Amino acid sequence: MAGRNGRTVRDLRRGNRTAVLQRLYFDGPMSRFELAPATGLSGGSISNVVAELVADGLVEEAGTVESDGGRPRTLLRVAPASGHMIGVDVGETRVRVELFDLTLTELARTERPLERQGYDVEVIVGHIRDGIAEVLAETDITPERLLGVGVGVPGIVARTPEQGAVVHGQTIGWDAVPLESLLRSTCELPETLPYFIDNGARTLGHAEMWFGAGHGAANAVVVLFGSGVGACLVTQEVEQGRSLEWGHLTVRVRGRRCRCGALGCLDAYAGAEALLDRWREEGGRPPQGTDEETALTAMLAAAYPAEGADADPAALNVLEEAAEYLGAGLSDLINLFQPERILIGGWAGLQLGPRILPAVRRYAASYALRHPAERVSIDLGGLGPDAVTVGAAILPLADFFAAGGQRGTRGRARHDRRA
Amino acid sequence: MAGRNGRTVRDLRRGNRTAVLQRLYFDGPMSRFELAPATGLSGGSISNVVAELVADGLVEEAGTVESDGGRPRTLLRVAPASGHMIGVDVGETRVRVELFDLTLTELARTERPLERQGYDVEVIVGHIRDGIAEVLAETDITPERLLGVGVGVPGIVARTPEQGAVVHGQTIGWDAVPLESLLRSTCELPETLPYFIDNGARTLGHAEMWFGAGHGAANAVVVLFGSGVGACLVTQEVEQGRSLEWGHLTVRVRGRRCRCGALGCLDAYAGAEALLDRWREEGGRPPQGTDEETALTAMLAAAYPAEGADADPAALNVLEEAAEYLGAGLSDLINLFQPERILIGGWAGLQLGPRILPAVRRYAASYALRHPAERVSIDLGGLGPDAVTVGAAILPLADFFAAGGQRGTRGRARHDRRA
DNA sequence: GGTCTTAAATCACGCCCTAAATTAACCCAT
DNA sequence: ATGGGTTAATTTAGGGCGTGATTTAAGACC
Repeated sequence: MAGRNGRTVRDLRRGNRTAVLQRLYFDGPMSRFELAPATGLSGGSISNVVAELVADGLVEEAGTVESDGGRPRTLLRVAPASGHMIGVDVGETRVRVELFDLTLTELARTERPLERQGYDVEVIVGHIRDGIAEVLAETDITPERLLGVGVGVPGIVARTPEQGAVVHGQTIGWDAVPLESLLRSTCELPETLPYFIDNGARTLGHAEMWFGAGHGAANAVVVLFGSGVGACLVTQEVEQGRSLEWGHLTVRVRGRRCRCGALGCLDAYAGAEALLDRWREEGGRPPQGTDEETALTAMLAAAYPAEGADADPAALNVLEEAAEYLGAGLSDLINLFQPERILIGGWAGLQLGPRILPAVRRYAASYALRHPAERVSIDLGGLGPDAVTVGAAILPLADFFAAGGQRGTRGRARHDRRA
Repeated sequence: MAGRNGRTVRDLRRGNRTAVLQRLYFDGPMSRFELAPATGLSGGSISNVVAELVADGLVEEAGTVESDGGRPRTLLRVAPASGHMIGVDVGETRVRVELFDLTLTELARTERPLERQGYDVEVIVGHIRDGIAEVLAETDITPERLLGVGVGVPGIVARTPEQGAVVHGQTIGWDAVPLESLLRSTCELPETLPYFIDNGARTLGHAEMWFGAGHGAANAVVVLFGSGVGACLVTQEVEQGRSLEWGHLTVRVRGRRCRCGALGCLDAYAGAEALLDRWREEGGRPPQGTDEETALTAMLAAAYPAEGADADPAALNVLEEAAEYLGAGLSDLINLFQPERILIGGWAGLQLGPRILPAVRRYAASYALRHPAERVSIDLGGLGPDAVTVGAAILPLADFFAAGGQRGTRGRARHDRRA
């Protein structure tokens, strides 16, 4: 029950580099003078640490601030080009690869569609390899400049000492897929390059927390509402975040059969796939041969038609019921985690949100305990459906910061703390 | 998103004191020589740190070990009398106060029964004050020697800057009770004495983790199954533990009304109170005028009578169904947290456990996702129904260790990280 | 008693952070 | 333009810390 904490005086320096980098990153250009109270360090140490970071090329000057008598403060910022990250979103219908600079500015993106139910591992690994090669070629960035590759996937990600990240995606038929070692052997990238493979909801969560509607909160639950539903709990420290197999919480003992095999999972009532299934069962007729997104749009239009037209009672009923199930599912998270905010993202969530959010809020409040329910806000995410890649790219970046901006000395150990 | 990590070189020393203390505490008497690799420190530093701890009276020599040539190793241990803790269990039917020495050896205990439904705050605070005075008097220990008072309560514990710990116990009618400030003003203890108020399930969890069936696991979920049900997630670091309002997860949308007001909570199907209610509804006749514990024993006897007698089908049915709901409820925790172990404690759990555990395991496996379900074990706790006080006493002890064995410099901040 | 073995203490060294003292950079009034 | 006034950044003691090598302590064995 010990766990080494930072043994030598050198670790102090690493921690202080991290603190300076983070402050500079989030609170914009800043002078050394402001940095001191912000990080809790003395002016002397700030000078010292900043000099080191500038020498390393991680921090650069960014002009000075007007002074009315007295030496002007010189502003500092993290150098955007001192490192790059790749973010990959292995989604339900496509694999998207994006390349970012340190400030999470998108430099290139590429997307490869997946065939329906086409969760073939080989194909996806191929897509990722090709995608990475493409964005690197497009921007003329050498792999050596990369801080790492972040990948968001559906399902549970476990870590083994031998194979690294292993994906257990029960709903997509992935059983113990050693994605990390597959990527390592397939992509022609430097051997030391770290891969960060994590649940897609969790990467989305980081993105919302750093740049979206979660910014400023001490913690939040971010829901990825797409074909199925997932969620994650995020806090200000990236390492603390936890992905939650929310979709497979039991909301109705002996209820509907879920695609995971169990009875009464939330996923069987609330994901886009489940909604369309239920609509069909109730006599609804989604358009044939289109993708889920189009079908869901049609369902929404049927339930809430334009002025004058009649609403489809089946669609309306299914959506209303889904709101109740979502509310009940959220109440579980509210009771367990007492988050400040709940943010709903994912293409289906963003599409349905404006319609069903009030009902979801109502049901969540009625199913949850009063104290935590009073303190939580439930809203849509602020980043659009493409944020999973951003979140994936945050993983290597956060690790880079945690290492004090030193490449190579990575501690993946931090991430192994599940549960 | 920074958070200071340990700014000055002095924090290093504190961390190393913590490491040495913890190793010595858990891995028994140990020589300086063994301590070095165990803590990752050099021999020189061990000598140095140990000398300091001995000077502080926290560590003492404990004999030497035989040598076959060479200087014999002198063993060291944490001095049991260098500090004491009080653990309080505010339970459903009584308030229990116990006094422990540093090794969690019980020095004195006292118990005060509560009247049925008697959750009057004043009364309970009085019981705690009297109980503390009693155990201190009995052992002649002055309050100055206390490291702190730990209190396990039902419900959610929040922390406010002004009032300290505030308890929201919806099922016992406590709405924002500022228990910490009430205790501070009521008990005549030193002003600086820290109080650690936490959910009872969480304190039980720590006890199981340190001394019970959770020992050695990286993490575990501990269930407190009494009149109602609660749970907590515990890890090796005390600060990381989290209490979970498990009893109010929704396991059946639009299901039975729970005493918290919502529909379909697990608590409405699985706590001892709910079991007895349901038995009554199905025509069972629990003994009148007895306490819940006796009634539950009767129910169990009715469902599983001695050889030859006929089983009460109603009782049997209710218990069987409860096993399914418990299994489903556990599956939620399995999916969310992927714990290594689940331990069921609390008086009702320990009583019912031997009968229903196999069914609970079966249902949990069928409702949970395959990967985490394969990795979890579900067992009874190892500590008996009285462990809540032990766990409560662990809270000040863990804090003392985290502060490197220095009184006064407490950082309650660590505990404020909810969610 | 001398030698070997092993544990613990001591010491020189390099590093780190703080606080105080300097130096740098700029404004303004004379 | 020049010297005082201000404020920012750097430099300089001063005190701590952990490491790794070296010494000292303590016992066993011959």
